[in-house]
Amino acid sequence: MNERSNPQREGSSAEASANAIVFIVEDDVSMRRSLTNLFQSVGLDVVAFGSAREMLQSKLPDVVSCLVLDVRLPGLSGLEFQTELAKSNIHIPIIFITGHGDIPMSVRAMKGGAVDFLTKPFRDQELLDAVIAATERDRKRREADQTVANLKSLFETLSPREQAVMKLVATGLMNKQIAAELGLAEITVKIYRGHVMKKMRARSLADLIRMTETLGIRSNRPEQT
Amino acid sequence: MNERSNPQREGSSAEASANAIVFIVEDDVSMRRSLTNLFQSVGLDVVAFGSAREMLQSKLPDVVSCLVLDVRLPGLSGLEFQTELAKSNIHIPIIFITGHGDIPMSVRAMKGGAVDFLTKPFRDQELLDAVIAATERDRKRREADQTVANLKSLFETLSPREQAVMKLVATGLMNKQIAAELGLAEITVKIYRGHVMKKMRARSLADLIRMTETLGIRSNRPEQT
DNA sequence: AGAACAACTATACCTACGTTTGTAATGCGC
DNA sequence: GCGCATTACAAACGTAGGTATAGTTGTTCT
Repeated sequence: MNERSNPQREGSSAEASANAIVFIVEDDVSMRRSLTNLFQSVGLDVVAFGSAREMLQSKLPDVVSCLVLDVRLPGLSGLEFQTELAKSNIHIPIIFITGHGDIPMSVRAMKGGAVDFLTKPFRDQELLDAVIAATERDRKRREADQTVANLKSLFETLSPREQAVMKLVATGLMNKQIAAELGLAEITVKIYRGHVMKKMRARSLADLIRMTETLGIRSNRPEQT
Repeated sequence: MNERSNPQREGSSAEASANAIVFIVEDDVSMRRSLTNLFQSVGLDVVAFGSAREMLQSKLPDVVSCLVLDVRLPGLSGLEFQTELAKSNIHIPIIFITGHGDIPMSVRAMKGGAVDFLTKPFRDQELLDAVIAATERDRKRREADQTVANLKSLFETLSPREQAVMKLVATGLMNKQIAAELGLAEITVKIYRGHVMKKMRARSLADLIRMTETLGIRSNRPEQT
């Protein structure tokens, strides 16, 4: 029951989101088809499902995307699905649509991080605006995640001792203090520190410190900030 | 039309929010009174108003607080008030309550950063939970703001030249590069750099770098991170 | 005019950082 | 057993960072 778009795109206001995929989970066939057409008409790729289960079973491609989700669904409800996705660490931005919603539902959805919550009938442009906002959010999140992942993989190329030295460097200790802390000679710390700089591709200490910040690396801080 | 509580507090589940003020903007007198009683009964201080204008005209004390706001109000509506507060850079967390709300209202409120959006009738505990969440959010925001403000005031004790040196140190340049950049002798940079460390109360370079991060100080970065 | 302060530099000296070269023990996988 | 990564240290050397002392110039306040 998937309607995969042909990967054509026709520009228009969705240009910034070109290559983005819009997932649709909507049990009503005619609604699903009209949503699909709407998104394809502005050059977005579409993958549509009839239920939450179907989407969970399919393998989600790792590209910028968002999810247009009906609240009322057979099986798992839209709100339950949102919770499930969060539990599974799937952070796709969600736009809810519904014909029979109420305020507590919309509040729960928004508290859960939804981008928008639209009630039928809505104007096409409203939904498109929400989708553009959602894909933009996803793009930014992916960018940030990528940065952290890159740093993390660099960090993991460090030997345990090198990682330990990096942590203590990040807290602002001098080489001799690090040596004392780890029961090493100062010269050894210097050498490991050099390895850290090379392997982390840090051009300066300032650079390295910022890396530890984005990695969330800090030991017992003898600093205040 | 203000009902100020006596500063008694009776513990209970609101203990973590002791000393917090709950602002109420609600035109219905009996509702306002019952809300006031509810919050006072758990030891919260209360300041109540009958309209948005009244609250805007009063001087808001600089303490942890939140706002319980009726959506339907004479004059400025609750949602408009939320927008106004944001424009005025007043970041008090808002809990909306309403008897005649709809989904678009609640979505707009939540998009605007509201903590919750409750429909009458609601259980007392629901509102209290929301108030506790809201004051906690305010406490954290204030804490973060305070940190930045402290650093900013330290930074402003630096002479223009010292500030410039600090910026370039933060980007990871060596003293001689900084000197070239600013048209100074290296020795001068060293001395200003020493001043920077003392005046900013930084115990190490790592410490100083982190300060520049929370201050958002960076020049043209010849670094990547 | 004189005091006070900022910006700026020089000489001298010391400490901290970093790299190179070389040595050596340990443990792991094939 | 052989190769390899890891851990560890030493000697030697060069660079970078940091401070103290002392002095110049210019502005501003009184």
